[in-house]
Amino acid sequence: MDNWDEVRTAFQVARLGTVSGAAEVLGVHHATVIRHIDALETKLGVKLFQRHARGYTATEAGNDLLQVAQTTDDQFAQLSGRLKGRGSSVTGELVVTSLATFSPVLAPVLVGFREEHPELTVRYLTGDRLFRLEYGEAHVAIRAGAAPDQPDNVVQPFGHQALALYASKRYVERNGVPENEADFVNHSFVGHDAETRAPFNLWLREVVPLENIVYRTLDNRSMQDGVTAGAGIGFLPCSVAEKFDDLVQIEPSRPEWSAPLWLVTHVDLHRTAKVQSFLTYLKRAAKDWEV
Amino acid sequence: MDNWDEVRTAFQVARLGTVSGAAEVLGVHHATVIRHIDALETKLGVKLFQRHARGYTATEAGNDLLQVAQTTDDQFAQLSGRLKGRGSSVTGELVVTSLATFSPVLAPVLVGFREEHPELTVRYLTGDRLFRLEYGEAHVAIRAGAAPDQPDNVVQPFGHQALALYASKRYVERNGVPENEADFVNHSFVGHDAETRAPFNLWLREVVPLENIVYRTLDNRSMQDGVTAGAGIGFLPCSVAEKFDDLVQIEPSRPEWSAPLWLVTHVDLHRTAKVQSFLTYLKRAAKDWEV
DNA sequence: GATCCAATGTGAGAATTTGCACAGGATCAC
DNA sequence: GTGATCCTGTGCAAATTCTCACATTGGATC
Repeated sequence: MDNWDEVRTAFQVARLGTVSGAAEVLGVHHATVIRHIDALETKLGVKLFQRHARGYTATEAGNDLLQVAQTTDDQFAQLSGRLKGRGSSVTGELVVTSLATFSPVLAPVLVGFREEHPELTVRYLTGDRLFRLEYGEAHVAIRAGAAPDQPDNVVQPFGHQALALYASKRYVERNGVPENEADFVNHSFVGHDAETRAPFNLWLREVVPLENIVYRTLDNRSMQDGVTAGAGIGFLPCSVAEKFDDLVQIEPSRPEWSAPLWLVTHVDLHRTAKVQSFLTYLKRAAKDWEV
Repeated sequence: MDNWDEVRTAFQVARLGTVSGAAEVLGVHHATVIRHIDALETKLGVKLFQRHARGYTATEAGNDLLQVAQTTDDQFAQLSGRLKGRGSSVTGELVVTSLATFSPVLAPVLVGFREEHPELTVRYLTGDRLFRLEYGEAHVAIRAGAAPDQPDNVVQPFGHQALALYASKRYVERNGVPENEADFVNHSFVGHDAETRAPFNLWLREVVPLENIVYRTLDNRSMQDGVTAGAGIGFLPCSVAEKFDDLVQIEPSRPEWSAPLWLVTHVDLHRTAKVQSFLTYLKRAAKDWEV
């Protein structure tokens, strides 16, 4: 049974009772139908039909095939409907990935988008490793830093995330606020432990003596936790810091601190209504947290 | 969704994750697989797979198709097994048709055959009209009289059914037994009302005056009922008459009375194990009721 | 980091499939 | 019974599909 088209042909013949009728429904010549039936019967070693002048009537075997193929036909029709609809509707899953840093600002966006499309299930992936669009692990990725140049990816600039220096009120109460950059040597800082190429990190390493960076973490999220806990002065996205009453802005944001953001989708999914719809929504929402 | 082979191709790609693997399983060139996928995606307007260097990974839509096609594949495999088995095994239905006359002698044969093949369902069709093998109404037919010459039918001689003249004991007690053919004018007979070409009927019309045929029916079965009820002397198959203690044989069977019997099968079904098996069984059993 | 390997993708020829035209029956209606 | 119609079946030409060969591109491994 290695030729499903022949099964489909036999199905129509069994359903309609004539080769001509089946040929018309299938949109092929009736000679083709006859050949399909003959081939199928030969392969199976069973007569599916009895030939007579009025057409073909299914044998027991033919009726058995009719039953099975009927359900197959129904299921394929349903499948086709689902798939065609899926192309132009916003349903199913939407898988988004980004660095964990963006979780606080992205979560409201995702929630808002899902509310506009109740049939949608949102999966938001953050983790140690980079989730790869090429393997279909996500539909949309938000990446920071140098422009990704993966071949099959569609990359769009996504502005810059405004960053500023913050400290907790508790830290300020105990250590005051640095008057200028020269005063940084008298303060404690929270920074990356690894030598990342993030602009704000390069700036920090240049301006602040290494020994003043007293609290170092491997990821941005833990860095935020360090700042809010009062470990020292550190970089936070403004849009994140706004959510915490306990934080004091030490320095306002500067363009040179922020790394460019990129919106990345796989070329195969970029055109789909679901992804396009989300990208539009995302860009609109993102206007609020630009530099 | 008018090309089930493409669905099958997509199914294998979704299952195996690579075009090459699917091509090997399907026994076609990988270029063919790629074309099938492209065609299917174009027709559906949905990306089923994400292409990358390691192969194809199914999208949501592809996974949906995978689920549906998997069940289809399973069902087709089961169907194929059933159909192939049906060709060489004796299962399912066996549909036999004959004149109602043969019911008493055929019933034991059918029952015996079914006991040898418990998975078999026997349908025995007798009725006013002739059931037609061409339309698949029956697998095997037992016909009497002239050799059938339908084109697509396989006809085998099936001997002769021994016929003899019988009367009920009650009739004999009241009217005695005719001493010779000349004495027939003093007796009552049961015969066909219609002018059938059956040999025994022709003989009866010739030998017995029409007015002595006092009980006339349209079918053989009713004729038998007439004889057993004591309406007169009439023809019965010996094998049938033996089952009735109440009957007395007036004249022993003669070859010229019996019409030839024919075993008829449709050419499409003749070769099947089921039909062949039944024909063998039937011929063996029939040796008992020959002339 | 160079190399090997295993994938996908594409153009041209070959092979299979398909379509067409016509023949042959069988049934139905009148 | 006779014409009309509908169905199956088959030889031959056309068209589509498939195969083959080669290019290309990432990924893995040493």
